Formats: sequence, C-alpha cells, structure tokens
Amino acid sequence: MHATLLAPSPFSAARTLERYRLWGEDPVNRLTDGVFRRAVHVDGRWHGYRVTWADARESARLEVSLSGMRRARVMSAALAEVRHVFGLDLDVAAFYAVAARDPVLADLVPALHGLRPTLSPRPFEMLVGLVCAQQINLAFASAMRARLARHFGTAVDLGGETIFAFPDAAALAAVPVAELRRLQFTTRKAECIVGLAERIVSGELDLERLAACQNEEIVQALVAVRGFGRWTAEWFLARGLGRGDVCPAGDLAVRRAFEHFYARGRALSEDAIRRRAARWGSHQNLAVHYLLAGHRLVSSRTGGGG
DNA sequence: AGCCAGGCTCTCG
DNA sequence: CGAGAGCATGGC
Repeated sequence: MHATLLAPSPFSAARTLERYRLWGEDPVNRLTDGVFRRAVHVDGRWHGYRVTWADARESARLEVSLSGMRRARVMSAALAEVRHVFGLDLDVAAFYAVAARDPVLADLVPALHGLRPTLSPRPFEMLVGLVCAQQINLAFASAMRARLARHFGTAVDLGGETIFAFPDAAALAAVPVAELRRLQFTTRKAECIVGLAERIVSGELDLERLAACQNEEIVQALVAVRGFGRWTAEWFLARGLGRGDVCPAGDLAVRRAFEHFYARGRALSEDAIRRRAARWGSHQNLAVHYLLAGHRLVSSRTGGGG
C-alpha cells in the first residue's frame, strides 16, 4: 500500500534527514540507502513503514509505503508521523523572509536550503531521548538511546530489515534502575527515566494533554519533575512539539554557534542569546536549527567535531 | 590522568 | 534570586 505526500517548498530530504546519521545508527529511525524506516502504533500493534523521496527543484514528493495490504487507518497514522519526522508543518518559507534580513542567516540559507528540523512524533520518546543527551556527548547519548530501544522496545520486521519501536512508558516504568545502569546509564538518568515513565503510567503526568498547553505552562510542568530542567523542557518544545518561538539558549552547542556567528568567538551570556533570538519571534526554532547546522558545516571544514 | 561532553540540583551570599 | 560548586559516567 502506497501514498504520496507533497512536501511544501522549500524542502530537502537529504539535508533534513542528515541529522539521523550524525551521531550513529538509530534503530528507531532507520536511514539507509535513501530509505527511511520507522514504525507506527495503530489498533494495538506496530506497523512498519518506509519513506522514499525525490528532491525536485520546486516540490518534493515523499512516497510512504506499508508492507502488504493495510488499512487506511494505518496509512493515515503513518502520514501524520512523516509530517513530524520531516518537519513538513513548519513555515520555512516565512522563516527565509526573516532570515534575509539577518546577515548570518542569509549567508547560511543557500548552503542549507530546504533543511527542516526533524520533529519527534512521540512526546515520551522525545523526553527520554533528551534525558539521554543531558550533559554528555551526543554520540554516546545516541548509543544509549539505541540500547534502550533494542532492549525494551518492540522489534518490527520490515521487508527483511528490523527496526525498533521505542518503548512506551509502561515498558520503561517496569525496568529496574540496575538494569539501566548496565546499559551505561548513570544512576541519575536511570531514575529520572523510570520516574518519568511511572508518572505517566499513574496518570500524574499526561503528555498528550500537556502538548496542548502554552510554552511556559509546559516548561513549568516539566521542570517540576526531578531531573528535568529548562534545557530539557525547551528542546521538548522545539524538537518535540515544533513550537516556533523557542530558543534553548542554555544549550552548549547553541551557545557556541551564537558565539561563533554573532560574537566572533567571544563569550555570550544565556540572556544575551535569548534577547537576540527574540527578534526572530515565531521563527526562533528554525533559526536555531540553521545556526547549529551551519556551525557544523564550519566545524567539519576546520576538522572539529560538534 | 585529566578534561570534556548540546545538564541538573543544591547551597550560599 | 543568581552564581557556583558538586555530581555522575564514559570516551579520548
């Protein structure tokens, strides 16, 4: 069963998906040989789907396919996920109009044309991934998250390839901290993840309901959970919910990108970064993603990492 | 050995 | 309330 999704211009699948190969293999969002694979949960079970694409000058087409004959319900769920994963609902064209008035962003846009942030379609998965990424290098964080998926997620066969559905809250709430420690989680990260899962299972925290709230309400609700600070909450808003008016100014890589592009390498305070980002209004999220990607381009040319 | 990695919490002035 | 130390883990 196939369906075609027309991506709004500007869109580049290659630049958008590049993120999935930056920090190592991701068994949940599998990207190999120009095919993206993931699984969607519908009617009590997991269904794998594949996405292929053709980047055209004007409008790119995304082909979404399910193995075998499946119901339309599954396909529509898959299409909704693809919209998130490929960032199709963000207004990149409007951002470019704003970026044209900023010398730094205006310079970056041609090299990154069509880049969109990849949004995580599942809030719990996003939050757990963020906890993994707290304070450690992203390659290691990515490996930890992959281990979590392989050990506690659901294996889904997709035409000979195995992908993993990220474990839900019920699955992780049942995992002993000691077992996560063996997967190289710190005690704190392990407790934080299991604690979050427990709150969700108990109904104390309802991520679906939270997702409908205002930014600051969401930040307050998340920061109230032990182990979740402002950094985690803001990235959740940006990469989980796709909120435009968010800048995770406390992020190390964000800070370095701002310092590189806007301060000639001199130090900038978190507050100074927030003030500058505020000028971009509802396009802050996109601006931050372009600055991070732009900084990666510069760093890779000069042999650096990050 | 020691510093770094896309933080968080707690304390003290 | 804001700066700062302490924390925990693995990679290089």
